[in-house]
Formats: sequence, structure tokens, C-alpha cells
Amino acid sequence: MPPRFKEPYCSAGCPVEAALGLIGGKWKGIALYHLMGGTLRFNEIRRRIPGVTQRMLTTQLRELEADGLIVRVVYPEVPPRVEYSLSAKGRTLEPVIMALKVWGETHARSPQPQASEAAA
Amino acid sequence: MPPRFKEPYCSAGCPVEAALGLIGGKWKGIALYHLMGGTLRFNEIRRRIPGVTQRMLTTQLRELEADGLIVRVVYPEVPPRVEYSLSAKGRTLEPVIMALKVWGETHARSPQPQASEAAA
DNA sequence: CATGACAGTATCCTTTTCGACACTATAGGC
DNA sequence: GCCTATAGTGTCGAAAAGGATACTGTCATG
Repeated sequence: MPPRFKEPYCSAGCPVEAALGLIGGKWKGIALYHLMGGTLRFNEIRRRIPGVTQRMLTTQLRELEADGLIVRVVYPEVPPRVEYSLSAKGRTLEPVIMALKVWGETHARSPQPQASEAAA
Repeated sequence: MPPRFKEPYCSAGCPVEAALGLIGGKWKGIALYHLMGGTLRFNEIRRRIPGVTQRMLTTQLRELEADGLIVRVVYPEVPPRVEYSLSAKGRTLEPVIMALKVWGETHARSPQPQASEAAA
């Protein structure tokens, strides 16, 4: 849980930090983004996010659930099946995530994911 | 500097994390927010953000500067005068910050600053 | 002369976050 | 019997972020 706002230390800019506190986890943005495409199982999300470990993904998803942004449904089957989807509150985040995404695509292409096509 | 995206580990959700990496510092959101109101001196920002230390504010502002989001102008005067303002790139963040702010105001009133009016 | 404002630095420390790895339990395929 | 897949948990350690405090140097004020 992000310990961002323990006290009402800030005046007007605070909601910004509050929102950031909820979606600021390292993998939360991507997870939410993928869930915007619809319900996904745990390993489906995991496969969509190369580099994340189970433990990390579990943690992040649980925090999102605790914050009421996603819904976690466990089917008492074997092998286990757990489905994640956005909650109503989570869906209200779509414009925010999209604003972040559009801005990132336009202005933050820092991680330029090519190191070999400089001259290609 | 936020070491968020060292490798191109993610596909489509990545710009979201990239954007988050730039504005995700603890005080960056508020600082940017206040700078949207116009140019401010160091201590003016500081006074607008109760709870931040010089060191933290310096760090965050320098990172924002390094990321090209704000402009820092030093006037070779005595006593020193340093003015901070949004860069052109920083101004493109306004809709993002505002989306965050609106969402936070609407959905993230978590820090409900009361703990004694439960039965009152 | 002492103090405060300005805009920081330097040093140290604590908290938080992130990540690697091993482990659970069951079922199905070979 | 062994391996894989499912969705995790537990433990440990490293790294990063955040924070407390003290210090710089000059000028104006009292």
C-alpha cells in the first residue's frame, strides 16, 4: 500500500498525488491497461507483461483490488482459476490511463526500444 | 531518476509507465501542478507544499528539469534568485495532471481527514 | 553584532519497493 | 513416476526513494 498521503499535507495538488498513489506501482499501470481490454486470468496478465514475477504481479493486483480498482474472482476449481477485471471505479480510470499513454507515446519515447536499427 | 524502464520489457502499456516514471516522484505532481499557475521561485514552491524539505524539493525539481519538463533560470544576483517554470514539454502535461486531479478529487478521497466523527 | 532570507549541499539514516528463488497442492499428459 | 500448468505464498536480500539535520555564503534588517 502506497504510504503517500498519511496526513493532509497538501492543499490543491493533493488529489494528483492521491491518484498517483493508487496507480503508481511499478506494474499497476500496465496491468490496468491490459485489463481495459477485458477480463483476464492471472497467467494471461503475466504473459502480457514480460519481466514481472508472480510475486510482484500478485502484490500489485492485490493492491489494486484493495483499492477497489479491480475485481478478483476465484473459481473453486482445480487447477485454480482466478479472473481479474476492472471494477466500475477502475473503469473510471480509463481516461486517466489513456491520457498517460498518449502523453507517453508522444513525449516520453525515452526507452527507444531499438539499438540496432540506427542505420538499418 | 526513476529507474523504471531500463529495458523495453513491455509492449503496449509501456508509455503509461514511462509517463508515470517522469511524474511519479512524491512531490513532482504537486510541484508541476503549482507551476501550472506560472513561474515560481524556489521558496515560493516550497511554501506551497507543506511537508517537503529543501533537499527533497531540490531533488524533485532537478529531476523534472533533467526530464525537460521544467525550466530553471538562475539569476546571478545576491541573494540568489532561481525561477522555475514549465517548459513547452511540461505544458503538454497539463491535461494529464488535470485528469489525475479530477479523478483524484472524484474517486480517491481516501485520506478522509476525519477519525473522530464516526458517531458524531 | 546577531538574525533571517535566499537557494541550495553534504551526510547520514530509515522506510519502501523491487526482485530472485524456492515452495505449496492438484490434475492431466506422456 | 515425471513434467507441466494453475495461482499463488514465504523468505531473503538489494536497491531506491524519501527524510532529518546541519552547513554554505552573501545581503538586508534589527
